[in-house]
Amino acid sequence: MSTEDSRPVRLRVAPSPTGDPHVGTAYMSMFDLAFARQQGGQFVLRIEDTDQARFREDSEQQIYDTLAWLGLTHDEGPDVGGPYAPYRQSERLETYKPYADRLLAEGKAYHCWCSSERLKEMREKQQALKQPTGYDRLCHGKTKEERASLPGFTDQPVVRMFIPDDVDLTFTDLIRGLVSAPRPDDQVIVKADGFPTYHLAVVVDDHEMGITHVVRGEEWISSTPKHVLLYDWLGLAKPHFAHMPLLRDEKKAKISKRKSPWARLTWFREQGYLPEALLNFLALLGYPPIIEPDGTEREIFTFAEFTERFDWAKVNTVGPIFNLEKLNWLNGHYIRELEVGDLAGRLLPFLYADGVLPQQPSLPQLGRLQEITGLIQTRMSLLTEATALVRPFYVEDDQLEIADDARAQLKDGAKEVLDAAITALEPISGSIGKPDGTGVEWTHDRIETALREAIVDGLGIKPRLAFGPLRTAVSGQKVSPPLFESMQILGKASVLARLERLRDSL
RNA sequence: GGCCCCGUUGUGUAGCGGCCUAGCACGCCGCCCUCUCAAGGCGGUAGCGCGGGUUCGAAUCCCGUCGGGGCUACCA
Repeated sequence: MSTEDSRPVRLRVAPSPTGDPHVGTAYMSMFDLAFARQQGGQFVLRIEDTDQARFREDSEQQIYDTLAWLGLTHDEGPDVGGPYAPYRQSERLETYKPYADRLLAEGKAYHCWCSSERLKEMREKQQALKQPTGYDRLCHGKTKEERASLPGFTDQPVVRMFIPDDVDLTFTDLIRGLVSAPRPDDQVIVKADGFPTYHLAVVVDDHEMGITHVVRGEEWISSTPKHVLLYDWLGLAKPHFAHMPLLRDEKKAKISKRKSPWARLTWFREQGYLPEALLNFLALLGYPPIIEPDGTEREIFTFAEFTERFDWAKVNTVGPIFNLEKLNWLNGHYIRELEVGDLAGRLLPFLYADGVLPQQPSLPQLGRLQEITGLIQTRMSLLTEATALVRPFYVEDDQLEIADDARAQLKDGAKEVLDAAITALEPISGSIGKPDGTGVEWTHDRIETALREAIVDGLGIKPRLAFGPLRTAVSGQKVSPPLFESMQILGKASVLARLERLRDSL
C-alpha cells in the first residue's frame, strides 16, 4: 500500500440520509478534517443514499446544517459541488454498473436469484446447526433457466462476489496496525433494484474520488476484506484504512439514536451546547489530551491545535463511553470563556423560543440582557439554563411568579425584613444619573451598604437569612444571580414594587 | 452459535520493562470564599479484570481465561 502515497491527501465522510444525523458522523468528520487540514488535503462529503427504504427527505439538509454548526466544513459535496460531482450515490448509478459488469464477466461475481425467504431459511438452518452463516452458492455457475427450475427462485437477480478460498483476511490499519478480519460471505454487491450495496459503491466512489484515507467506525473492520478484494480485482490503488473506536452509551453498547438522545447531532444544539465545546469533547474521546513541552496535560484546546498535533497512532482502540457530565463541564467552561456580548447573542435564540424576549427586542431590552449575562455567565453549563435565570428581569413586577420552594423557605421575620429593606432603599435616588456619568446612586454598592446597615446591623439578622426574603421578592426564586447587582439592573421602581408586593402577600 | 476487535479508578485518558507507594481531567466527598446558586482555591475518594509465564525487574512482553463490544442483511 505505498504506490498511492504521492497522491494528494483526500478524506471523506459518507453519511446515509436515514434520519437525524448521527453524532458519530461528526466524530469521524472531525478526525477526517483534522488530518486533511494538517496534510493540506481535501475533505469531501458524500451522501450514501443507496438504501431507498430508509431514505429520509430532510436528513441531507440536517447533515449540512449540523456539520456547518460545528465548523466541520467540507471542500466538496452535493451542496457545494466539486471536480468529482455528483456526490450523491443515487446520482451515480451508472458509475457502478461497468465495475459490476466487469466482475461478472471475469467470473469474480455471479448472479443470484435466491428469494429472501430461501436465504432466511438457509441462515436459520445454519444457525440451528451452529454453523457459520453464509450463502451456499446455489446459484453459482447456473444460468437463469437452470436456476429457475429449483425452489426459492425470484425473477430479479442480485450480483454476488465470488469470494476465493485464499482471500486475504488481513490489512494494515493506521490506528491498529495489522488487523485480521472475519472471512466474508459471498457478499451482494448489486441489489435486485439495480442499486449497488455499500460495499461496491464505497470502493468505486472512493477510487473515483481519489480518496486516500478511509476513516470509518470499527464496525467496518469485518467488511474490509471484501473491499480490499474489490480493489485488487479491479486493479485499483488501495486507500489507507483507519478504523475509529465506536462511541458507546453508558451500557457500553454502540451508541444508537433509538436508545440515546445524544446520538442525534441536532440534540446538542437544542440543548444549548456550544459547538466548540462539543468539538473539544469529541476530540477527547479515544484521543489523548495535548501534552505541553513541560509535560503537563491540557484538555482544553482549539480545533487548530488539535489539527496541528494530530496523529493516527494516538487514536485509542477502545470504544469510549460518551460521558455527558464531562461535556457539560466543558460546555460551562467554554461559556465562561466567552465575551459577554458573544454569550448574550448566543442566548437570544433560546430566549426567543422560551418567550422571554420578543423576536424584535428593543435596545433597552438588549442592553439589559448584556448586563444580566455578565451575572449568569458562571451559572450555566447549558445555554438553555439561561431562560429561568433571565426571565425575572423581563416580566412585569406584578406578573412575577413566586416559586413555591422560594415562598416556602420564608421565615417568620420575612415581613419585617422586607419592610426594613423598603425603608432603607427609599432614600436612594433611582435616577439614571447625569450625562457625564456622575450622579448615579442606584448602584449595587450603595444598595448593599444600605441593606446591610438596615437589616444585618439594624435588625441583627445574619446575612444569609437577611437576604433570602429579598431574593424571593425580586427574583421569585430560591436561587438567583447576585442580589444587589440584580436590583441595580431592575431599577429602583421595580425593586420597591416587588418588595412591597411580596410583603403585602404575607 | 461462528468470526473479529478490545480490556488502567464511576467516566475520559497518561503510561509504551525500572522515573509507578500508577499522573491528569470530569464526577463524587470535605474545607475555604460567600447574599443564594454557581464560579474559583485547597484537600480527599477510587484503578492496572483474573491466572500463569518471560525477566534481576511488568500496568507495560507472551499464553490462557474471564469480561465487554462489533459483525454475521438485497442496512449503512
